Amino acid sequence: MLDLKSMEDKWRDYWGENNVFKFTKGEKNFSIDTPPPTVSGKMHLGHAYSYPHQDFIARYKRMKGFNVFYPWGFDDNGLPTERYVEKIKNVTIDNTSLAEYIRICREVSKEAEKALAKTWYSIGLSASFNDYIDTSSDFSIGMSQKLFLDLIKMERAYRAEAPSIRCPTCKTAISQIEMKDSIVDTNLVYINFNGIEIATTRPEMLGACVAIFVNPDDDRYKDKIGKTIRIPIYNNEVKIMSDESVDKDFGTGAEMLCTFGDQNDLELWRKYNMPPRIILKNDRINDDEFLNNLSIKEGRKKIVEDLTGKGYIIKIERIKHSVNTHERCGTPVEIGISKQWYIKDLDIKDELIKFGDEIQWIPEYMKTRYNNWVYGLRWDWCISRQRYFGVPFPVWYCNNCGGTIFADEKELPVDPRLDKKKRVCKECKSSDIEPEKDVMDTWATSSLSPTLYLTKENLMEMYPMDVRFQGHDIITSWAFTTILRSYLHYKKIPWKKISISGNVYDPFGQKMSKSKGNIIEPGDVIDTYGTDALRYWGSTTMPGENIKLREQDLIRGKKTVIKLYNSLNLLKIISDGNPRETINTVESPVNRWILSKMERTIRDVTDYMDSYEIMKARSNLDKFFWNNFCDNYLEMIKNDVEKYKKENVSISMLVMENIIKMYAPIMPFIAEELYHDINKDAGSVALEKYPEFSEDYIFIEVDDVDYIISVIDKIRNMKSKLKLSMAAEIENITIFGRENLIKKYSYVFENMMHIKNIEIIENEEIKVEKN
RNA sequence: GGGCUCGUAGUCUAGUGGUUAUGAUACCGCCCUUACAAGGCGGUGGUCACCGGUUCAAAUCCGGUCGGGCCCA
Repeated sequence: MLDLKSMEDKWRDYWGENNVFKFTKGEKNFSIDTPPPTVSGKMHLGHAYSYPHQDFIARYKRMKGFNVFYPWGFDDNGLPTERYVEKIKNVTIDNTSLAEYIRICREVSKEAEKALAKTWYSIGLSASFNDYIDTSSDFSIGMSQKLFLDLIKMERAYRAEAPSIRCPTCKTAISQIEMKDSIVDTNLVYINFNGIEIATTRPEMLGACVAIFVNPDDDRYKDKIGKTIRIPIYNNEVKIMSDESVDKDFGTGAEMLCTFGDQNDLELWRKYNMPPRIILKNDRINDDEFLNNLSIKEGRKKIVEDLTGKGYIIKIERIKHSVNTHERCGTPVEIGISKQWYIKDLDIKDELIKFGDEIQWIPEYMKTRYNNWVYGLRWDWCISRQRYFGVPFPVWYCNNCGGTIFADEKELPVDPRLDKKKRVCKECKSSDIEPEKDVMDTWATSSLSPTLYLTKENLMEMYPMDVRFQGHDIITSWAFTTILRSYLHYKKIPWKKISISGNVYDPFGQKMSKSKGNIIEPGDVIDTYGTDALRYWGSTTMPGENIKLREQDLIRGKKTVIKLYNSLNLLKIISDGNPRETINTVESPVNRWILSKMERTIRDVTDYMDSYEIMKARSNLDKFFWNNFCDNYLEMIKNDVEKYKKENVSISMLVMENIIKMYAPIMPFIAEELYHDINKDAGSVALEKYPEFSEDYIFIEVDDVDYIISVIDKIRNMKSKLKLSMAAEIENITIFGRENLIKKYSYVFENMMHIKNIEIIENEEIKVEKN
């Protein structure tokens, strides 16, 4: 009996101990830009679904003679790590020094990585786990800082005091990438503006109002455009202006432009070159008149009370409203003016689209999402974050002349916040120097993954990489930023292909989440069905498609593992100790048939693997193995071994071995087990040659034997209807069909179906009758 | 509101113009004296979401409607 657990453990150890997947650069190379998972989470079913996709290709390419560079990495910097560390170590930046805080973050990451690497290794990934990179290592920080300085030199990175998106909860600037829409219930407040009624969801911003906007086609307000009006309570005067972007049907059709209530405000503010009136500073409302150091919520309450008291409120309506929130914490974002670092990208949209076109997207339609994103960009990429654990900017500022001092490349990596070296301003020689306290956006480093992976192993001549695998949810972040950085630094695409995978849902199509309590752990799946079955399930979907956790696919996967094991068992019984030999001339029509079927399968499976259509490759292979090989071929030869004994033994084993090899990329554990069973002294099947299609084994008898199999199906059908065992003896039957063919091959099914006498009557349609 | 995507037996799924629509799973029936009952054989089960168009011919192409999912406003 096959013990899946110990079998899998054996080969996991074997691959590790023998360093089977070690990469050495050669003639034909293939490189994979692996997505580095974050250390703040566990491996969930989504990972267990999508990571094998890379591995199918990695293992396949290796067997096709490529030297496969399949690096591994962890993303351990940024806000997610801070959150994770604060939770499990009970530290915050307020009760810990910065140096200590960073030290703890690093320590926790290091520990988590070790455990995580084991989990990821356990699903059979053939990546370089011995030597992974992490995005907060000195190496990654140094590279990220160096490439940042390169952007400075090419005037692509700049620091500016400008409106930026800010999360009041996380107290940091964020980028457009990190925003997420959500629908919230909110009050729409109708205010009488001394002659014009406006509706707003942000009444607390009243003091920041710099204009009133209406739609130019709105007849209600046409005569008011250009006039000035007095703001309630504050009493300053603003102009009534018009713009097509104003929705006539929302509220009263008149809105106030505040600096800054939302992104539309910002756009109008920019378009009409308006002055700022800033009352939101450091996430508090402060207008120096009515609202003093209040939170946004408090400010909203207070101003509505004040307005009500003075009779300015017309009505308050409860509405559902879409707001931009920070994806990490769900807090509605604010727009404020502050000094941030940016990477300039709005001027190169066309180039980025062109780069997208040069990359092969799998599936093709995912490129549209990238294109939509690029066309929809409205902000340069803000890369500074007012956080602590991340890549520091290698930058200082001179308090005397206001100049900016950049680190020398030789001193990278450097953390200006902790750096003790005395520095002087290059311009004014002042030693009154202050470090930049911000760190970089996580994507500023992960966008460099091809560079990080390749540079670490001194392989930059392999740029661009062959393929990136990633989820569709991060096309606008990871894929986009990687293409952007690749364009800016190298003017080369980062990879030739990008393969996008979908999400995993529970068996009812619901997203798995803690709150729904429908999370299924990969470990549980592995315990019940085995790792090969888990991977098999991962191979049942087309590229890019979402997948539900389907027990039936796991069952089918496990059955396939056991069926493979048992079919080899039967071959051993059939061979009865006779050795495999090289067969030069194949005589048995049945053997000629299975070889022809095998060659066609090799051809189709190879084609599908080459185009990343794993599902089709696997289902072709399944059909060949289950239907052609087990149900028909083995049934035919097992009752009639002697006639072509030598041939039967050798050909059946040859076909079996090729089946094992073709399953090896998808179900590597059972493949390894069976391959070693056949070839005692062999190395890993993962390094063997993938079966090659050959015309020599395509014989003309294929159709003949296919015809005989349909005759066999009819006989089975008849036996089934007569409630007879397939092994039951039958004295006399009459077969209607093609007489010459049936006569020629009757020996094939006489023994198989246990029939004594056959009468054949020429007929178009196949029919079988028992006499 | 815009974009992308999906809608095929109870469930999941193949199928981009051509016999009777693929397969899995579930269910029912039959079959263990020699690989595998986690097996074999057979069977029940489908207005291919809906409406219209193109065509000799549509699950497939086109237009629209409805419903799900994702992304972006």
